[in-house]
Amino acid sequence: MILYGVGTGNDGGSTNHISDGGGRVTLKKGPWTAAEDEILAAYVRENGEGNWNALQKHTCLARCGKSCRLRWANHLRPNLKKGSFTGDEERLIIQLHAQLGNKWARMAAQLPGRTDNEIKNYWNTRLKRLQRQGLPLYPPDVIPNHQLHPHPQHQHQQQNQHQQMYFHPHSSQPNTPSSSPLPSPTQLNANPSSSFTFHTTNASTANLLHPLSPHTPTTPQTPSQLSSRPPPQPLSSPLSSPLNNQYPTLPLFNNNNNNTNFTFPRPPPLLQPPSSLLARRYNNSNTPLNYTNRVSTAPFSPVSRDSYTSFLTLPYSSSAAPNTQPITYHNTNNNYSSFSLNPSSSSYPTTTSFPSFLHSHYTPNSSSTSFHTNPVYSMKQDLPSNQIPQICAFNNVNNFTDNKKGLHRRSISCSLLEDVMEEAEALDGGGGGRPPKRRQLTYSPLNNHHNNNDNDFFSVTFGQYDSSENICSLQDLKPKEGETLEMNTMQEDIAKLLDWGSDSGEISNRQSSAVTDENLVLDVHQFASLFPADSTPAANDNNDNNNFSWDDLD
DNA sequence: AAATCCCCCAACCGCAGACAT
DNA sequence: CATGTCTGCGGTTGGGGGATT
Repeated sequence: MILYGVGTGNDGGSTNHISDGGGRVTLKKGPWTAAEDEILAAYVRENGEGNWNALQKHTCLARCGKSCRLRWANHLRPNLKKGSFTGDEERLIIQLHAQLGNKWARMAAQLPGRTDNEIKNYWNTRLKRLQRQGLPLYPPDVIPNHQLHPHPQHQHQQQNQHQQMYFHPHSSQPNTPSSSPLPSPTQLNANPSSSFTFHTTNASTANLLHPLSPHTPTTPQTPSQLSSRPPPQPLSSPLSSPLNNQYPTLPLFNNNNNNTNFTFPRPPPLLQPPSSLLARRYNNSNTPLNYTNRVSTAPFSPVSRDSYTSFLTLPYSSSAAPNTQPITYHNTNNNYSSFSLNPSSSSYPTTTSFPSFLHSHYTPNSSSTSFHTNPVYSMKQDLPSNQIPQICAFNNVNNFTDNKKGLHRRSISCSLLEDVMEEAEALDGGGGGRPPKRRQLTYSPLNNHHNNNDNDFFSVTFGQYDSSENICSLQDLKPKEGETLEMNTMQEDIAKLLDWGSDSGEISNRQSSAVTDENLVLDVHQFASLFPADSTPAANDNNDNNNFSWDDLD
């Protein structure tokens, strides 16, 4: 028997079923307690995601379905990362925002372990800061999609949009790409020929830098190909540890004095697709319908390959910047190409002109060739991004911290278990609001493969109540097998982002349904391989003052 | 040391789409 | 086809805590 609700607890008013005296249940609001988390996690792990309203009915959790879903998605689901965004995550967010606008969920789909809420919060904070400081919303090498694909009907807005490209302290709104896919052209892209695109003559390097590049012979051209082919073999495996030295990095910014470097540590390997990608519906008999792609079908502006390679593009011509400080091109001893730039100031100008140091000057001559033995410096030394999911750490009963700011709960503690058990015991003695009858719910094996110790969690947490008459038993629930997972958001997004798909840009659900977990991981690694990992930890350690990030431009 | 500012984060709300009836 | 329900998404708010004045 598994308990899903333990009734009124002693968590300071955060009880579960709260009666308003009239027999109705008053749903609780506000912060979640550990006991509530336990109930929710146990229920979801047993029954799978979805059917959130039924959760409220079948447990004694006095939370609305929306609240449960949010709590699960943002805090309890496995493989969630906690802590600050890493440098490459920040970079990817910026890039994705440039392409997608405020499509937090879509962005989150491409940031494994991150939630839309996290990304949204990050962006809004960043937005506010940049707005306050009058700094540009996007780094110079990131061109918003709406500027890459100017819409003819909006040509007249060009100047206005251009002026909004940079924040002004007294302006009303920044030029945040709206949810609308309609592009808003600006002067920034008025002269595409001025763009400087990264090139390399080394085939191996090209593959490594851009394994999905259309210039790469083995480049898959369709999402199905993306999912069916192994990625081009990089010089070293993208799965290699960031700590080893097998996967050299690509410093995107690297000045001659080695005092400002801008690189992106590669994210940890994706072990599992975000559960947010799983969508299920239940029919009347509570058997899951086919996994439904609920991904927005809103128009998605195709992203050109050029925009994709804008990671490696400095779109500012030297001719446009009379006072340009040269950005030099380096060929490293690792056959990785890098740019060097010399920040002319610690902040962006508030005018519509481009920062002088952003204007590139391609100097491929040998005089500017330099060799970097430790070219990697992370933007930000943050908490480990690959953290133990809370659910997976439930057995670690000694590693509990309060769920307060800065003290993310890593696991469930003895005290929590005691709390739950005490509540259960109290309810056992005083009776509880056990639902008289529960419908058969479904069991999702997909939610049970996160950790081999999951069963231990249940046994530890609830096992001793098996024989009790306690509430919210789901012992009569039968697992349902053969569920298939249709998970395509990330593939589609990446494919669209890379514009490798068909000319029409359409990716049918049927195509996407062929995508497998493994392929998903593969694609993410391909994508991640664009941001080679820091191969030299010592570089980070020794260059704390040299880290470069947009945040540092404050 | 107190007040203020700012950042971060969690959570809520309203809306819209998908789906079931 | 209309209506209701469920779910997901994006916008917003409010509190806690650190940093700054």
